[in-house]
Amino acid sequence: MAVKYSRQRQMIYNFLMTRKDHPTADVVYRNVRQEYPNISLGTVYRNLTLLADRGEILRLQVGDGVDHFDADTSKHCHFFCSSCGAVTDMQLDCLEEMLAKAQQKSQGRIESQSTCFYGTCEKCLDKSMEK
Amino acid sequence: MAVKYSRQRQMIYNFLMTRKDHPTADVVYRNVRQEYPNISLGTVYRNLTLLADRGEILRLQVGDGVDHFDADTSKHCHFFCSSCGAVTDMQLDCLEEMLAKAQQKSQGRIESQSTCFYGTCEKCLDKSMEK
DNA sequence: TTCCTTGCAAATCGTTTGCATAATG
DNA sequence: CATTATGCAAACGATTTGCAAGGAA
Repeated sequence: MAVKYSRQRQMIYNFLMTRKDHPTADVVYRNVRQEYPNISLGTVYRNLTLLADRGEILRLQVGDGVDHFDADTSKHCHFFCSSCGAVTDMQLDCLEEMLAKAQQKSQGRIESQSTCFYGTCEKCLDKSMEK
Repeated sequence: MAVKYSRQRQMIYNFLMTRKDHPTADVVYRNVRQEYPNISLGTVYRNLTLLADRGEILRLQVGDGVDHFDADTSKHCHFFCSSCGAVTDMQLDCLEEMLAKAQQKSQGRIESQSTCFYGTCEKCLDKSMEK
């Protein structure tokens, strides 16, 4: 199935590029709608899925029950704050090595990897100190 | 809230201990029901959530839209076969080290980590060879 | 007796989908 | 013109929840 241009998809992708906080479909929807009020949530979902399937963006599941999307497709990990729900990037230099080790141990073919750390972010730690 | 014994919870936990394939809530339900026909799906969900919250089991999200549960709470990774949907364990010796590195880079407090590899498992590779 | 747990069914909520119409190539 | 994309609303499916009744401490 060939892909045709659509302004909606372009805006969704552009929006995602401006954000480093891994927005959910709903957040994308709400933001794009400010510039393009007629866009529907279904279209947002369809395009996020299309972009993710083509590898142009990443779909993340961090355990809060909602999918998050990331325009940064380079190898990196994520951190999820169980207190405020924020999802942040985390660069670790051992990912390639890890993938190699995993591939050695496995009889199958490993194509990708996803790592997420869980805990409490700096902001939330500070807040709990104040009390 | 204190936890009281329940036969249902015990059976759910016992069942999970016998399995290494990371069953979903529905699989747990169907299996436990064979020995205890009156158990309801709601009870299964409630208990899986309770056990996971108390750290007695692990709740995994591998990206297939369904939660999987694991009675093995030791540090290990998972592999998800995008072809057949199987979830298998994977031991990697660099997890501790990775957590330490991540903790160094982070201003927050990291409590846990979850890593999943994606690809095609041995069985599915073989099957696609046959053709 | 007190409080936790259950079964049941209805509700929730993120996501997907069918359809008629609009836009792209 | 053929095909892909859209908006809308309805459908879906996994999970959660309210409630009255049952069971554990």
